[in-house]
Amino acid sequence: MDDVADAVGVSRATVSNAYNRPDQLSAQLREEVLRAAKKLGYAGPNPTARSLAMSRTGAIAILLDTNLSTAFSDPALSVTLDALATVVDPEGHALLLLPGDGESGGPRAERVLTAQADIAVACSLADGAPALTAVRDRGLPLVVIDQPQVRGAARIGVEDRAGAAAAARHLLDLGHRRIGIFSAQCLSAPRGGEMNAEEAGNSRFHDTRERLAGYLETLAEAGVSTADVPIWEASGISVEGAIPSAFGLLDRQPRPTALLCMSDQLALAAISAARQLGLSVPGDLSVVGFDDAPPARWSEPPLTTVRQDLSAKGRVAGELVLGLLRGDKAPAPAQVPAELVVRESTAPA
Amino acid sequence: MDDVADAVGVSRATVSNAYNRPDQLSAQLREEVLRAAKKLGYAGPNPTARSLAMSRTGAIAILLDTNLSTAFSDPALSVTLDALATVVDPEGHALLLLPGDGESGGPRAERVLTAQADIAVACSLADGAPALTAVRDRGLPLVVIDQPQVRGAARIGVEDRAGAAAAARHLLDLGHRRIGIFSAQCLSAPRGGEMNAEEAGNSRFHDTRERLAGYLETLAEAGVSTADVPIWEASGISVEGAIPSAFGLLDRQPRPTALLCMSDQLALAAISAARQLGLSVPGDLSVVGFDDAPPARWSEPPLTTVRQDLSAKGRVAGELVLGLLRGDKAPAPAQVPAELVVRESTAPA
DNA sequence: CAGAATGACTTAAGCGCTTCAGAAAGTCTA
DNA sequence: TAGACTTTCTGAAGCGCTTAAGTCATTCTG
Repeated sequence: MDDVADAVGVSRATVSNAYNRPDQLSAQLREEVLRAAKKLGYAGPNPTARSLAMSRTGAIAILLDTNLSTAFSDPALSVTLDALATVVDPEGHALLLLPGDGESGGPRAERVLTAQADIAVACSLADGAPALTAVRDRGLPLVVIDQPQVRGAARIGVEDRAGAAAAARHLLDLGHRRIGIFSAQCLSAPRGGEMNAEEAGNSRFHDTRERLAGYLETLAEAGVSTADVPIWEASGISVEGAIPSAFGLLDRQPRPTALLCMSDQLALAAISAARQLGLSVPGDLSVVGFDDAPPARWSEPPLTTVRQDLSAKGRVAGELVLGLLRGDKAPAPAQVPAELVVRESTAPA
Repeated sequence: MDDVADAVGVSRATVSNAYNRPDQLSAQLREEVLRAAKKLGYAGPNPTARSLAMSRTGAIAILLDTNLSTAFSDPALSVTLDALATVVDPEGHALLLLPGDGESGGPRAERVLTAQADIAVACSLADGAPALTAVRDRGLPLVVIDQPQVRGAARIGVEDRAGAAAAARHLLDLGHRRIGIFSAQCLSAPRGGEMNAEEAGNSRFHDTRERLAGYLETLAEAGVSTADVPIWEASGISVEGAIPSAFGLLDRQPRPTALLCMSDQLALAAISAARQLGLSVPGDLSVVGFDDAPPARWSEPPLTTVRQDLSAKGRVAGELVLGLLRGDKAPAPAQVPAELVVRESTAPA
């Protein structure tokens, strides 16, 4: 920048203004500066130096609980992040991805401490993930998605419990009584096997706990004892990762006539497993998903699922980010509604 | 940092060393420094300042050609990026996502110029995307994936043409002669309709051109005239986005008996459309995909497709990144092999 | 026991920019 | 035409850190 300034015969401040405050110098001089910059191969202010001077990096740290391929294989997350990115992009913010370390339910604390970002967005991390402590230690503003409230952070979630309850009620209304629950990951190292209600209730993940509670409460009210409800933890979040545990759930005697799945991905895995066992869906087995991510609509059969407005969730998260960055106080925790969408993967018992 | 130094009664350099070079001070003093830091609420060196001083940001800019939700909906990209991230993570690099602007076939140049990153990785951007110019202007090292070679950049690609040829040959061997091509996006604004071979050959995207050439050459050698091969551009890269154009391809009279699809996503869209038209796959229609992304294995029916080792591609890209960052010269362009995997979506004509 | 080697810190020069308080010169206004 | 404004540009103080070179005791060597 000094070289450009010298070449034109002005001060460094003027070159800076040429880039950042065109109104601070004559259009003519600005042209001259830009021309000189081009000739000297100067591509504009160094982003890092500018960040230091302005104490603003232009990046939003996205804290994930898993590795990237697992995270991206969840269409629900993709849609949410896309909506978030779309909101913040016009303000010049990009997303810095911090994948989980595979153990702590979030990125390593050190990664968070050294990440160049103005704010953090936590996407369903495990309770007590060290990454969250690191965010607080740094004094970074925080938005949490699908997680318990964190002091000082803004929060957006989903009506997990009500949505799950609606799914369970739907199956009960169809006359099902032998109902299995296909649960998302509960522990740091998913076992991919059967668990009892207590274990599942102690899941490290907020939405897993909430959805489970919604299912079990509703079933219990209808007289279906929790003890009679098999609960299986998926061995993975992706469809292919979950298929093995879906078999486990379907191998039980007596076989469930219906499955409550904590995500559409799990529902698709269950359908795939059922098909391989020669079961028809919904003829022999009803399946309810959760999320209503895009694949739910064109799957075979189209999925009965609990719809959450993923785009809205992402947009709200984006607005919260912009708000906190502006210095606003975190508003009261918000929730997007969840409602049952009946398609073709469920039928009377 | 100065406050911590003062509190302990040492110089700022010593505090810095406590964090970065533990061997430069006694273990005891280091403890004392860290304790004082904790008491004062100092969470360690400011990442931006550190970056400026070290001229190293610890971030890798990932240049995408589309928005995030579209990008993530492509499992092939997810797998590749995950492999890349896994390689670079131990060295402390995170991924900074720069989504495309929806017009130029890449991120806006300005986003690239202001992004805080040490290196850029371009993922199948359109030819001549302004983002690439911006990378050069900034003098940022560059790795390109599935794109034409760029001077000074490292490149990793796939044997697109050979893979496509193998797919076409497979269909010919099965006796198919009425073969349609379901093409990925060719233009900045995908039209999602029929195109002639010349239009498609002028695609802005390298792998689209290569795959098309592989298909057409092979068909031509077998006496299937290019003029008789319908080519449809997908209206989107995701399954749901592509279904409408799949209908277009299947509505033609005479209907193709087989489809060459430039990605697994497109193949799945074609299968979904076929099913809705009452066609059985592979009974009435054979479908070949490209990529062999995870869903290809558990789709219904499992997909015959061209396998590329996506993880290997990502790993190689990661190694290239680390190499360039180390100051190595870009090695000669590399290609991962592509080979046909025959599953159950193809059958004799 | 002199001189070399080692260990433990400090000094100070950057890293490349932004921005606020002027200064200089030109333009109004009454 | 003097004083008040504008416009246009400059000076210099940061932003918060890293690191090469240097200082000063100590501990080794032979």
